[in-house]
Amino acid sequence: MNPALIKVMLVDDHPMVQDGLSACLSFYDDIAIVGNCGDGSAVLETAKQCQPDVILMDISMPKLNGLEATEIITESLDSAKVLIFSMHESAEFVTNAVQAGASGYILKDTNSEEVYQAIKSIAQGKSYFSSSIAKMLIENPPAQANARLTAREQMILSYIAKGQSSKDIAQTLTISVRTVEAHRRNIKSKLNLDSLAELVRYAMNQGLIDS
Amino acid sequence: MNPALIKVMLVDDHPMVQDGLSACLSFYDDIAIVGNCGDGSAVLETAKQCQPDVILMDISMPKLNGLEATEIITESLDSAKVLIFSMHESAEFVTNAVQAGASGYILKDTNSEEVYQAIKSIAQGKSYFSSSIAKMLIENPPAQANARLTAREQMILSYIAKGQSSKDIAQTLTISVRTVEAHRRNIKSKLNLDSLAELVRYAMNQGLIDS
DNA sequence: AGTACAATCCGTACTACTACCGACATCAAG
DNA sequence: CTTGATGTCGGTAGTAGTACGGATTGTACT
Repeated sequence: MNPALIKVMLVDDHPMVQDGLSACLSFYDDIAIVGNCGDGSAVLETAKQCQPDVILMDISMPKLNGLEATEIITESLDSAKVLIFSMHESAEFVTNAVQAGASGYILKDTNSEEVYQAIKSIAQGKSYFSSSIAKMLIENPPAQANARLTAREQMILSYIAKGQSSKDIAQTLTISVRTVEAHRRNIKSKLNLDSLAELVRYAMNQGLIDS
Repeated sequence: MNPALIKVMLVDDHPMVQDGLSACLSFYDDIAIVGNCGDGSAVLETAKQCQPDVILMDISMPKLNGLEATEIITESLDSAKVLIFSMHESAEFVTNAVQAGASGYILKDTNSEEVYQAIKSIAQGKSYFSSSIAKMLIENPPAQANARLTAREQMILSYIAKGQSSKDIAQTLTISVRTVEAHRRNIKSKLNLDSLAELVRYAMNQGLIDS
C-alpha cells in the first residue's frame, strides 16, 4: 500500500456524478476511490468499512441530508475529513457545512483539476474552499448562523413546502391550528425568511421535500 | 472519418457533469464528444459549428432552460437529435420535453452504460426513455398537457416564486393588483396547481428563479 | 431548584389571497 | 370579420396567514 495514497469515498445520490467523479479522479494515481454511497443514511456504515481519508459529499440527498451526515461522520470518525461538493452557492450553506464539521466546500461548477487539488489539501489536514466562496461570503450578508430547526419544525416546514395549509397540517398532526401557526412564525423567525416562497425554496434546498 | 462515429455534444451548466460524461463516454470508441456548452443561450451557435448527431441536454440551466433550447434546436437543426438528461422524475417534464421535440429522456440516476445505449438509439433515429419513465407515467396522473405559460405569466410567476406579494408585483410592473391576481389564477389553473408552494416548486424546477 | 427551550394553545385585528361573478382593448389567425 | 387568446381591471365575500399580545406543560441541563 502506497502511504501517500489518498483514500476517497463518494457520497452522492446521482450515479452519473459518481461515475463521472470516479472516472475523472482515476487519472490521478495518488487517489483511490475506496467506496461510494448513494444515500446519507448509509454513510457511517460504509465509511467504517472503507476507512477513507476524505469523504466527498453532496449536500442535497434524500432521507439524510449531507449536513446531518457530515455531523455524524465528524463526530464518529475523526480520521475522515469531509469535503462538501454542492451546487448551492449560498453563504448559509457554507457556514452550516463548516459548523457541521466539514473541512472544505467546493461547487459543482468547478473542474476536475480543482476537485483534485481540494482533495489533496483536505487530506493534508488543510481546508479548501472554491475561489468563488470567499467572494460570495463578502457579497452576501453573513446571515444568521443559528438556524437550526427542531425536528417538529422541520416536519411542519416539510408539510408547508408540500403545499398544505396550516389547517391541513393541524388535522394531519391532530394539533391546533394556532400551534401550527406558532411553529410557522418560529421557523420564519429562525431562518430570517419572510415569505412562504422563501420557505419552500429553503425546504427544497435542504432536501426536506423531493423535486 | 468513421461513418459509424456518433458525434455527441453536451449541454450542462455543471462542468463536473460534463467532465464526468466525457470521461465515461470516452471508453466507447464509436462515440466522439465534439463540443460542449454550459448555457442554453449558446446552444444553437455551438451546435451549428459542431454539427452533432446527438445533443445530451440538461433541463435546468440558467438563462435559457433546456426545454426552450430543445425547441430551438429541433426547429433549426433537424440533423441533430436531442436527448434530455434530467434529474427531474416527473411526468410533466417528460411530456413537455417530448412536445419540445426531444427524442429521449434519461434520468441522472442512470449509469453510464445506459447513457451509451440511449445515445446509440437516438442516433439511429429511435427514441429512448429510462425504464422508470414508463412506470412513472402510469403511476403519476397523466396531468394536463396544455401547460404553456405566456411570457407575462412566466414573469409574474417568477416574482411570486421570489416571495413577492401580489401588491408588490403590481407596483413593480405598474399594473393593478387585480391583474396580478388574475394572472395568478390563470397560472394555477393552467398548471393545475393549488397552492403557492407548488407554484414555487414548479418555478424552481423550470429554472425561472435560481437556487 | 431554577433556567431554558420545545411544544402546545388562545384572543384580536389586520393583511393577503381565493373564488365566484363580471368587463373591455388588442392583436393574430382562421 | 369573427373568434380566441392575452392582458388589463373591477365587486364581493370568504378563507388563510400575520402580528401583536399573551399562557401552560414537560423535559433537560446546571
